[in-house]
Amino acid sequence: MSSNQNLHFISGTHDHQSCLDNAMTNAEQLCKQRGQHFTATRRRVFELVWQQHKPIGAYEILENLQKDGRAAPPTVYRALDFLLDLGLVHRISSMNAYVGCSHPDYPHDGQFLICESCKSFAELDSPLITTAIEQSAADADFEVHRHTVEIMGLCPRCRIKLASEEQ
Amino acid sequence: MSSNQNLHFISGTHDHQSCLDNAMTNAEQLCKQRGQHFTATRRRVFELVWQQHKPIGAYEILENLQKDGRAAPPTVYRALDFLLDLGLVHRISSMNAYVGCSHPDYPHDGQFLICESCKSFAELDSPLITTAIEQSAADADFEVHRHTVEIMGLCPRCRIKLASEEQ
DNA sequence: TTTGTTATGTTATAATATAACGGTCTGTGA
DNA sequence: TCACAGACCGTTATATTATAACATAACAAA
Repeated sequence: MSSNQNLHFISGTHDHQSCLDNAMTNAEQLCKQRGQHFTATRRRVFELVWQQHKPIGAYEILENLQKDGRAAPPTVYRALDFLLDLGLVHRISSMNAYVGCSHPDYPHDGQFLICESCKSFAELDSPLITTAIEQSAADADFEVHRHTVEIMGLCPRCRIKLASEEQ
Repeated sequence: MSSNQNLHFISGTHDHQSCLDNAMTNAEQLCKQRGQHFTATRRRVFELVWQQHKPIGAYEILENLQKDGRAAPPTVYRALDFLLDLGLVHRISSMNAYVGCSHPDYPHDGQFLICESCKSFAELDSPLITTAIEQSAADADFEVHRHTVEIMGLCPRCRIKLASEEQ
């Protein structure tokens, strides 16, 4: 549970290398389980998405790929589609950007806290929110297939920083 | 409460002309209150957004405007920005599309049920969801500025229709 | 009338995403 | 062995969504 670095905003002591390694190992296992190929391109895109704890745009991924050689938009979008299908990344549609999924082990909808100041994010998987959504939908006689929740605001770190600048 | 046609999915008896008239009157009043001008272009865009109970894309609005004369993308986006600022329309970011707001009287976040079959939508303003979001954010020490909730699935009408086709 | 402000017109372009087609590689069954 | 099927990727072109930048119009206030 708390071993997963991405469920909350990262702290000063965050060891990103092991965070990334961990995500990579998970991804490999998941692909194997599903009989899917975690090819070099897919691995590289996955790595780029995880490189920062911030949403990254498809064309920013592309620029990075191009440092290693030729690449065109379809390369990126194909890899992203693959990763999205497996639940290894999520799309933040209000930003046209992509983030690594912190718990791809089981299917779930995306719920995100996104800091408007530093752009970092945290993924939630809140039963409270899911239940509230299901309840509200049921009241309207609506059958839910999936949902996305994008919550914009200030992360703990930026709250403190901005509060201290107020003076 | 129930006078507002858009809080739930529309029924067979829905009188769209009066629904539209109603929305238009509200919009005029809101603009007047805020000292803003409800110009011809803005009025026309607002009307187009309300014309169907479905999200409409900016370029679809544009095509309609062009039937009346020349128009270019900025015309549409400016009008949309104006209406978004006043809370008269909302943006469904997962669809790059726009919908009329059913209760623009006070500021609120967007919560939507969207039918994947017929594309109709209903706006929620569920305290249950809002509370769940605030609670979850508080747990993460996150300061919420705004949120968007987009719930995809089947509306009551399509549920029935699709269920009867199953046989 | 001049000026300031708000709104709109116009052109070009940025940013995001997909279609369509062809080539390469690899494993599999004849 | 071979050929062929399928998955993956390269490449080019283009679709779709959105904005920048600058010019003009409309109108009210000084």
